Amino acid sequence: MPDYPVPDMADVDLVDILRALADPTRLQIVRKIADGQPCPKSIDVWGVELTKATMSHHFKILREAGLTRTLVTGRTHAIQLRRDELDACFPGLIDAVLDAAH
Amino acid sequence: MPDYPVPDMADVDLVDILRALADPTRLQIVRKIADGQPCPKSIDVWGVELTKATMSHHFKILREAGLTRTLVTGRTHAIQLRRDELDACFPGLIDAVLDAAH
DNA sequence: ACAACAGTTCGATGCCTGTCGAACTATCTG
DNA sequence: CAGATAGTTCGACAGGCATCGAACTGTTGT
Repeated sequence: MPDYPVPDMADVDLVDILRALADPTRLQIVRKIADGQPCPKSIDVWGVELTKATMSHHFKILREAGLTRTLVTGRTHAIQLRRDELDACFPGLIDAVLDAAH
Repeated sequence: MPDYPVPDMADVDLVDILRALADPTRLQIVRKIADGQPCPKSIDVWGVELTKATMSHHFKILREAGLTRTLVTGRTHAIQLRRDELDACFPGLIDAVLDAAH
């Protein structure tokens, strides 16, 4: 089984965070996991009409940017927003993005 | 002289804002104009080693995304962060981006 | 063991974007 | 008017990125 490394939050770059968020699909994903609870990666959950391959690509970008972590249980994966760490390192950023109306 | 239209803040899209901020050069520009004061576009001010053409391109993206406005006086231009409007429409976002350490 | 299932990875494709030099517009100054 | 100055626009180029189908890895269940 492959493992899913997350960057140390101290090494996370703001530009990478912003680039990861600057995509409609990924922003929608982040909105869905805003509460910090693990959410299964199953496609039908996200309300997006994209291939598994494409979704996997977006999940990878979110994780490598430092926004999420991946929890593996058996053959199902869940992603989780690294809420506390992000709030500590980028105070107010996630809240501001999530609170934005449009 | 060409004029420099700014989008109505109500029409501004968060994704466009984030995409505009998700570039090292543009982020540095925004940091430089964080106080909301007009700042001349003269290249040597920004501490970036880029052509006038490239800087002009970045200024355009910032303006079209809704982040800045352009003030023309004679043959010199200044850009200004649309601080109040942005804070009203995306509360905390600019602050969070500017306060981020890395 | 075998088939179904959940995701990832790979290669290809087309689009978008950052960068530049060169040509252009407009303003100021001698 | 002529030259200098501030900035934009255009065309080109290279690299990046979102997307997909197909092949692959690992897991569950029969």
